[in-house]
Amino acid sequence: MVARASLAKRRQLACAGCALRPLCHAPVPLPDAQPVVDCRRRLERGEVLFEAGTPQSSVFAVRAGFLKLAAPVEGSGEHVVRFLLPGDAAGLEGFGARLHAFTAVALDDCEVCEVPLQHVRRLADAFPNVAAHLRRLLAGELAEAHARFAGMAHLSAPKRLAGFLLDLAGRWAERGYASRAFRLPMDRREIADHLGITVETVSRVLTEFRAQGWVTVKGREVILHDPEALRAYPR
Amino acid sequence: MVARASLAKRRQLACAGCALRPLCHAPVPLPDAQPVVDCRRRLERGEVLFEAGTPQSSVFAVRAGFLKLAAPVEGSGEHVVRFLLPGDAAGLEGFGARLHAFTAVALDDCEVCEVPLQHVRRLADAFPNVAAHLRRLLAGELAEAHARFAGMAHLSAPKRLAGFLLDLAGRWAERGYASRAFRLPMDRREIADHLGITVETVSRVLTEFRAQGWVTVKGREVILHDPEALRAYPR
DNA sequence: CGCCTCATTGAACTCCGTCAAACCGTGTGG
DNA sequence: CCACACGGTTTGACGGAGTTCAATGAGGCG
Repeated sequence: MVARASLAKRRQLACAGCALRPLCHAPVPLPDAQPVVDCRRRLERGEVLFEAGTPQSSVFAVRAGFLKLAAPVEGSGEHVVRFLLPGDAAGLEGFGARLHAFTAVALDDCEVCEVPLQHVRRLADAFPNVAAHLRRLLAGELAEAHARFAGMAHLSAPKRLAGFLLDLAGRWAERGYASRAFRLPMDRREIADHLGITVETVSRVLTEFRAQGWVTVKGREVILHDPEALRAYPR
Repeated sequence: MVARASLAKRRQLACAGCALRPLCHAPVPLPDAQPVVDCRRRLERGEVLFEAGTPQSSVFAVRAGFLKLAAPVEGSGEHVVRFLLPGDAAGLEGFGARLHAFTAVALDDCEVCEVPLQHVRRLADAFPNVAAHLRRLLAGELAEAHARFAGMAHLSAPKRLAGFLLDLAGRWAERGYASRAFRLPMDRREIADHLGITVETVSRVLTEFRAQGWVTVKGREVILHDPEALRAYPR
């Protein structure tokens, strides 16, 4: 009972802050009276939502759970482009080549809203504010991508990891959750592939942070005792 | 005389392949009969077109010359996000926060077309294909940013530099110029800040490539003798 | 010619990747 | 219930690619 209520509340929160909200709340229904969103698509842990290189048929918004957006890297491994939290949109990058540029994989059981591409197109054509919203979303992702890129290229491993934890805490806070203590949805390898370092380095740096008393990390549970120290990490 | 003809031709080429072409060639003029583009804005070497953090008032397309798009990095230095060649668009990333995310600086004397933001907005609202084109541009840049990001994180310095030279050659070829011999519009520091390495490493790797007989590099003049060898560089 | 910036080269150091082993939590089967 | 196996995590030792510091060389411009 408690779990159900909690899940409903989490969804409500997700919709309130959803990146695709303007699409769901278009002033006028679509011509053929179809619902904008085919909701309730559920994914199990490890399930692939869409794969890099395949034709894009929809865009998505995360209602509950977490996903990773990853690009395959020649040779071995992958590059984790970004982690998707509830309210985040995915699949917008496919507007360009009409092919998905990344692969989206569920990190745990989750639920996503699916908006077929022709609906997006029709909504954008009919409502300028929807089109403008999509531009804003894309531009925001672009600016963020380059900001992360800039950091990656010039910052040390501890600084990257500190930034990662703070970023996650911030996104958590945006969604109305405790930003000092949370559970990591991803494993060490995925963190490493996101930051461009190795699992061993992730582990070593975390123990260093722990030794400084800045964080408590046990498995995937994280508590940030001193975010300022992390922010102030030199170099 | 020869110079003038050459300049005119270069502009024609730039317009033919311009990323903002659909805006200039809207089927119907704007209501108030204003020209879409305030062209002929000229920049001297080192001049700033727009600065990160300032409000965005226009988007731009490069007609002639070269610019760099850079993000300031906390501490020291900057991260060069991308180099702009004739035909490239700039300033689209400001759609998000309505602030420029990067700084654009002319690398040499150049000429850009300026499209005021309200014109962009009106064109996008009036013509769905213009809106769709803007989405495609943004999505393309986003996919490219992440692709570069993925490469950066996992590749060695020589591989990065090899990729950089090949990328530049390719973009040169796209514009109808010789792709085997060209002049670098940027200095070593800017290359280094683009690739996330130091100037010294850039220099060392270039001498290594030279020693292998793969390239001739003298100052900013570059000749690629063996692009395949660069492409095949291990790791 | 001299000054300044940019590019190159050299030598010492360091951070991080690689390889390898130990550790831990969880699930499985006896 | 314990033993065992297995994946993910942690820790250690070592080496190498690239940074840092410092000095020299090469153009460009007054």
